[in-house]
Amino acid sequence: MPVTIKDVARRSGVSKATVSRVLNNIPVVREDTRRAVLEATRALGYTPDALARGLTTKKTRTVALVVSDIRNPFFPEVARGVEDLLNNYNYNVMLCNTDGRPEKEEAYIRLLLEKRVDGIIFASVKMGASDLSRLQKRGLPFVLAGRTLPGADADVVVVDSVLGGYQATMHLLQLGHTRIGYVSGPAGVSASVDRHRGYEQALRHNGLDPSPELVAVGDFTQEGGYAGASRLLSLEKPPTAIFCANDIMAIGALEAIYERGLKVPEDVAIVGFDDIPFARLRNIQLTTVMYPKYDLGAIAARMLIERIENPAPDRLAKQVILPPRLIIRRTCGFHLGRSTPGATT
Amino acid sequence: MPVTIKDVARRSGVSKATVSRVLNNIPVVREDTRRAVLEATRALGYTPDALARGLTTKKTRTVALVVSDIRNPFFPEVARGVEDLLNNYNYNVMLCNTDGRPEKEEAYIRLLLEKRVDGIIFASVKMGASDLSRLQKRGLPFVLAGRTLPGADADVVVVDSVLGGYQATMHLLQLGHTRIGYVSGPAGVSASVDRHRGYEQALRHNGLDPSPELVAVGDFTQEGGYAGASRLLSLEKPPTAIFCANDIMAIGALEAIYERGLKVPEDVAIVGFDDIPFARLRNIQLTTVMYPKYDLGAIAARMLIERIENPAPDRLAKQVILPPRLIIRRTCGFHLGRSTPGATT
DNA sequence: CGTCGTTTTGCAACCGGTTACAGCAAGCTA
DNA sequence: TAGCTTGCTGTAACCGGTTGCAAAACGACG
Repeated sequence: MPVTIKDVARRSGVSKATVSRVLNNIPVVREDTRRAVLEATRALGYTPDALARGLTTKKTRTVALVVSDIRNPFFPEVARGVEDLLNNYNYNVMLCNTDGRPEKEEAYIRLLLEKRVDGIIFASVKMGASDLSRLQKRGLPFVLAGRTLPGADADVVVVDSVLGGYQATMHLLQLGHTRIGYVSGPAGVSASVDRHRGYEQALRHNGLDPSPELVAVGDFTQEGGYAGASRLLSLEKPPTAIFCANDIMAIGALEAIYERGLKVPEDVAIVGFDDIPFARLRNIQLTTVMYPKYDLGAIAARMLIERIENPAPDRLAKQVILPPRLIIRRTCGFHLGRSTPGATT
Repeated sequence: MPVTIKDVARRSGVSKATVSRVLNNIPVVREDTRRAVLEATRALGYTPDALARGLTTKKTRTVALVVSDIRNPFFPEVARGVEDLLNNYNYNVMLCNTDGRPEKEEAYIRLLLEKRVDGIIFASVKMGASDLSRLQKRGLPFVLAGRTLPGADADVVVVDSVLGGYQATMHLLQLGHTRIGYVSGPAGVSASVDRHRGYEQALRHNGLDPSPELVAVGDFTQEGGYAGASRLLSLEKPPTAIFCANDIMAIGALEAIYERGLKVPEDVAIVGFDDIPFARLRNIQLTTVMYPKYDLGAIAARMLIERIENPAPDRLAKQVILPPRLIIRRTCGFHLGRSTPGATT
């Protein structure tokens, strides 16, 4: 029923091989043969079978994008960046949600291996470096986007989270805050610890001592932000500003603050990280550190394609570090133009 | 280099056929042979090649999800619903962003045809019914999710937008509003015209005459919502409430309202549609009609699988209509407990 | 112990392309 | 005109699985 290359060959009076050559633009075919084949192709409505092709060429022109949950507003932007770039090179994206659960990651990897994807972009990984190195053994190219993995020597693209954390904290310091809290992400995750590091650096550069009681560990979720901020706010001497390791937690933090009848930024200032779409809503106006998510995806995709199409196995891992950019909106209080922050009452 | 079924066969001293049978759980294999094969499989770290398999079975266990733009907060939820369900059946999702551009849709369809996906879920379509029927000719199953297409007899799952529009408008009427505006989506899109219809029905049921000057045509974007609301607000006699055909436009409308120094809901009430994550943010609290997006995706996926695995070509198109549900938050003013809405001053 | 019905297993074709290699025709050179 | 290129095309093997069919192995029965 479906029309195959053989049908095209028959109709145009040539062999399968020639049809194949025409369709792949191998420039040895005589012009009139080429035309005849093309004509037959059109007449028959022939669609080549990528499976069959892939079977011999070992290429599927498909790559997987692994995220924890596409509903996390960080990821759609990344995904779009990935897809747009991939499209330019005629690749496709397979979307994989893992919820950050290692067993789901495992399952997906196995599946992707079976489907013979050409490569994988990990926009989130929970697995250890050792699991990833199994991929390398297999010769399956991959790149890490938005997260590094200690010990894995793989292509990576991230923003400079240390710098971002530094900028955010510095900004708050310049507004006069001296008690600044930090709501972190899960322990061990590079994005979180790096931002923490930047936070501490900024404090130190201003002669302040980072105090452990001012950092609450969160988990990158809204609830985590809420809980973390709550803890900080119920301190004997609560912070006058809070830097959250990502915007979603900042949203949760806002909630915690409002719930206590406090005002943002008058009573407590907030800075987030990522600049997800929420952040710029008129009713939110979250000051945050912008993470170039679309670019992250696009760059990761480009690096992956580079790896795929130029598989020098000994090529060094490439690291791309994107610059973060502080976006000043209203939750930091900058627009109030004061330099002494409000301790309540 | 890569280990194939032949290697497994050799190592376990049986034929390729037997290995294949073991791996596919065809229960004719003697128990000890089975074990031997399994053992060899593990020892060799064999991963079957889905391409090769698909070549003969005609199944890829991959389906495509076509959306206009995954960054539109409506779609990630849908995508997640799709993927979760698909995973249960061991299918994968290929993500396709088309920006609602017909030529991109075309290009993708061609590609998906080549890649031999088992089916397609259109969460947005711009193409006409005729293009889709070409797919049917080809025997490629698909389902429409969240949008119907007049003239296409295809499986469809949508919410009852007429009812949703009715509920939203009715709610505003019950709060005492009599001048209610409507900001529509693009002309011709079922979701938009159906909601409009519900809006008009509600008005009529309350003895009100729908007035054309109270409907502004938008395009489902924030800017469109802004523009539409702006137009309505600058009417000689502006509405005291506005129903927006989706939440994103409602966000835009809020902007327009604030910009004029007006208050929501005191001066003008707003109701949206979809209940995207934005809507429930503490600082927004948009009253809206909830669209069960996750379910939409999951149901669409289930229908598609049904089609795929049971390809009775004469089976009637199935229509699933999900019930909308009004979610009352604050932008409608319900919490104010008044029954006479505020015309300004 | 031969026969026969059941399992089990292997053979070989096939899925639909790609590609190394060989063959043939025409054009050039000597 | 013989001998070489050069240009174009066909043959056939191969990619790595699945599957219809036939053969082998097995156990039971008479």
